[in-house]
Amino acid sequence: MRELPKTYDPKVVEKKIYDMWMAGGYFKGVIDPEKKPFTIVIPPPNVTGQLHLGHAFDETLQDIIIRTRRMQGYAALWVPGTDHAGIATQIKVEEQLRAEGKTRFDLGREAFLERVWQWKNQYGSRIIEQLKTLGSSCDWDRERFTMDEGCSRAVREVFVALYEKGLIYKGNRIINWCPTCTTAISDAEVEHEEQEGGLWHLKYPVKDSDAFLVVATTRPETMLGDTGVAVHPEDKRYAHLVGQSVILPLMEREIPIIADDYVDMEFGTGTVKMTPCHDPNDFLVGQRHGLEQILVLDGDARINENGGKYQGLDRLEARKAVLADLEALGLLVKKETHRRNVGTCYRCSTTVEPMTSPQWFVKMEPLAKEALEVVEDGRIEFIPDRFIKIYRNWMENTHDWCISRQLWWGHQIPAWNCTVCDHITVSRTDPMACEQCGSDQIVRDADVLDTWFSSALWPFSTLGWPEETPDLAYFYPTSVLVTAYDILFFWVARMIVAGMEQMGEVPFHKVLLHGLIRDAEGRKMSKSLGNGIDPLDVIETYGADALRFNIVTGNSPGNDIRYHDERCEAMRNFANKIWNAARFVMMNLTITDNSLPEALELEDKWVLSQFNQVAKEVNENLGKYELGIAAGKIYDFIWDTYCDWYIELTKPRLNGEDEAGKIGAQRVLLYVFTEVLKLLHPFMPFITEEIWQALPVEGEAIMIESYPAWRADLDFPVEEARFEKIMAAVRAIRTRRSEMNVPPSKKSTVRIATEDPETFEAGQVYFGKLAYASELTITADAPDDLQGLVSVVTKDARMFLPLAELVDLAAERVRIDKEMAKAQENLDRILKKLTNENFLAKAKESVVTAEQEKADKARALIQNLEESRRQLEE
RNA sequence: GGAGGCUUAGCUCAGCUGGUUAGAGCGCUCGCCUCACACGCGAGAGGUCGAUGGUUCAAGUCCAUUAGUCUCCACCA
Repeated sequence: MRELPKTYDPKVVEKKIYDMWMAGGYFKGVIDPEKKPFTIVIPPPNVTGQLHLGHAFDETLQDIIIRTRRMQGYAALWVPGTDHAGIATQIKVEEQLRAEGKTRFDLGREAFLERVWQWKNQYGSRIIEQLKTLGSSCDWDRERFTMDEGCSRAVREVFVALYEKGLIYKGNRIINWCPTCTTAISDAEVEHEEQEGGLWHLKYPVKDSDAFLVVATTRPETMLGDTGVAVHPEDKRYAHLVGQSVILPLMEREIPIIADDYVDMEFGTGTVKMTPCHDPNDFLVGQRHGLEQILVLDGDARINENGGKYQGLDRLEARKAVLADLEALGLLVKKETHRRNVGTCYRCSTTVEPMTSPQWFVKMEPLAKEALEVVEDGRIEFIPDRFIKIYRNWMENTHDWCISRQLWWGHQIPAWNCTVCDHITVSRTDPMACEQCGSDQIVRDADVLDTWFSSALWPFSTLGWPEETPDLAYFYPTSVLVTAYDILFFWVARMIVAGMEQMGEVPFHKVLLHGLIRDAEGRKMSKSLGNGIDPLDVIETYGADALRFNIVTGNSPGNDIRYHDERCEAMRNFANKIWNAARFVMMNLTITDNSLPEALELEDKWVLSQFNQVAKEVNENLGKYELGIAAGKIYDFIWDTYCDWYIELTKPRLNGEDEAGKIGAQRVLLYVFTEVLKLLHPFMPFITEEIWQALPVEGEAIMIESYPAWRADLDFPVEEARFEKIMAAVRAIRTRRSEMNVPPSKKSTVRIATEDPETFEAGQVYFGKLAYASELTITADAPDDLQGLVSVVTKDARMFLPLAELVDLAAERVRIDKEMAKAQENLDRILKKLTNENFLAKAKESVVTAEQEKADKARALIQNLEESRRQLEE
């Protein structure tokens, strides 16, 4: 047994304990036909990433779950890994190159990719090492990367399979273009942001007429690509013009006036310029009316060769130039200020430009149907279930998913274009020739896939798919996916889609969606605000256990939490409390095992029974993923029940002369302590393991002990109730003394009058320690003469302390009257229920019985108070 | 425009399928260095659970309306 220092120091412990776990191989997921599997795959953090509180939240929840299941006897597997994070990583390396005065084009694709891999190998393990500081019990031997060989094979297989089924296609469609990242991004990757902008009214002259049509636009530069003007079919103002054309100013292009009910007659002038290449709605209208498509922007959002003299201008410069020219021509009617939502790139916040571009898409509609079904029918359960609605809403309105990215870092699309016949060959193995014309003049598509495409396969690609591996057979489908609600669409939805399509099975049975961590003011943590909190600093200051416990308590699924340092401090204090309980237990220990004694005292049965109840409830809460509630119950048990009461209760025995009593107290003390440490272990793995290692108990590590569960032989409801009587008496005496400002150093005799002397005699020894009694007398009746005595009353006892010199009788009367009034009020409320026939008829029997018991208790208290009041008057 | 969350003690939040006198942490007041712990111990003050209406024997908990607030989706140029 080791001597423990007075204060718990997580810094010296955590690293050591983690290494011990690793050396023990306890994190390893082992296929065991005798056991049920329990699998979690980690939401792979970006390789470019640094640990932030969001990760800490996510990992903590997963670690609590997986540690619990492991202890409950499941074959637990937590698969870790990282995500190649296409754009984010490529940007990092490009920044590095820029510092050297180079661009990726200077290097060329191959050399550039080599640089990225180099970068990945150098920094990619950083986030993994940081995850370990939290105590994450991942099976690190199974660590995966979305671009490793296996995952890449999975990606290719899925791409080809979907292509063969016609669910992936290439098309020239309107997409969101980020001019900074110079790539297409999906709808989900566009964030909308309300901005103040202009609404310009432009005059378009009607051909062969003096008339004009006035159109309104927020992006005047796009007029260079206008190929029509639309009005509403029922708009009488313009009906006569439909079929005619206008001359597009500046470009001097004749474009048709068309009628389409997309146009809102009420808005603006009721006429809309049509730019099919640069507006999604115009694109659709254009398709309906066969409008010409003219792309006027290039990849850097500069006007291209179709923009005439404006070629080369940036989109905003072009706007100025176009407006100036129109004004000079007298064609600019007015400018209004206008608030509108602008789409921005979620990676770099640049305003995205809608434009037509040849890209690859996944047809979502046929896939979304089944993916929605499995959530609707409960094959996949969302926790909390309100996210089903959000999910449904998205699934029912999903657009085709643009999956190609004009990047280099990522999974290159396995498609080859034939320069002879234009056929596209998509293949699982690199083709030598065009599958249609046989020409060897084929060029591989330069684009890579959206990072989320590979993430979508994560639950099965990490288990070995497309190979039929034993892991896949045993551990798939996974049990629960834990992630923040903000990637419900990006990731969760697409995993469900991919799982159903490829595996014909759900990728996970449950999805635990948690909130975001905000700062103390409720703001999102971000680099620009500078309000980010580094979990590594927190761990350094308070310890990983404190951080974990802070995150998990006082929070319910799906809700955001604000991070407060003070809460971490409170949890650090809790860790220290446990630490000192351990010190107490150990310094009193002469035994070397934690088996229970044969003879149990009243308070032993009380604490065992209390623990039993907590163990039961904690298991239930954990089963329902109510981690915060479970944590709270353990906290309360340890602090209140075990430390504040039970430890104090054992002191007389431990310091007494009776050898059997001493040993008995030690055994129960140690037993309950080790059990509750196990219960707590998933939440606070480090300190519980450190203490376990110091305790003289069997078992090489607490993390592989079995999780406590309810035991019929430790259920002592009768003794619990009896002991509560003693506790109530002790509390009453303390309160009374406190009210009278009696210092703890001033002891007094206590005489107890009770109808249940047996119980109080069993608890006799504790009044000295807990109620500052110098001597205790237990009788059936109250003393005849109350002269010089202060009375304290509970429903089960009246207690008399010779402290009368400290109070005056008048104040005493007032106090008792007040207590009596309160008790009477309480009784009245209960009786109101019990005399209500409807209540008696309709309420559950257990509820009625409980009310009756309450009434009895209230009556007993009042009776005792009355007795004291009467005696006071004598 | 559509959907959802939140509104409970001074602050930050729990409160599961409706049923004790609504809880915790921090803060506050009073008394304690009591032989595990002052990162502590004991005692206490503090809430008409946003508002209104309803269902029910019973509502912080369910339903409707409403206010404030946050978020997501859509995007009328």
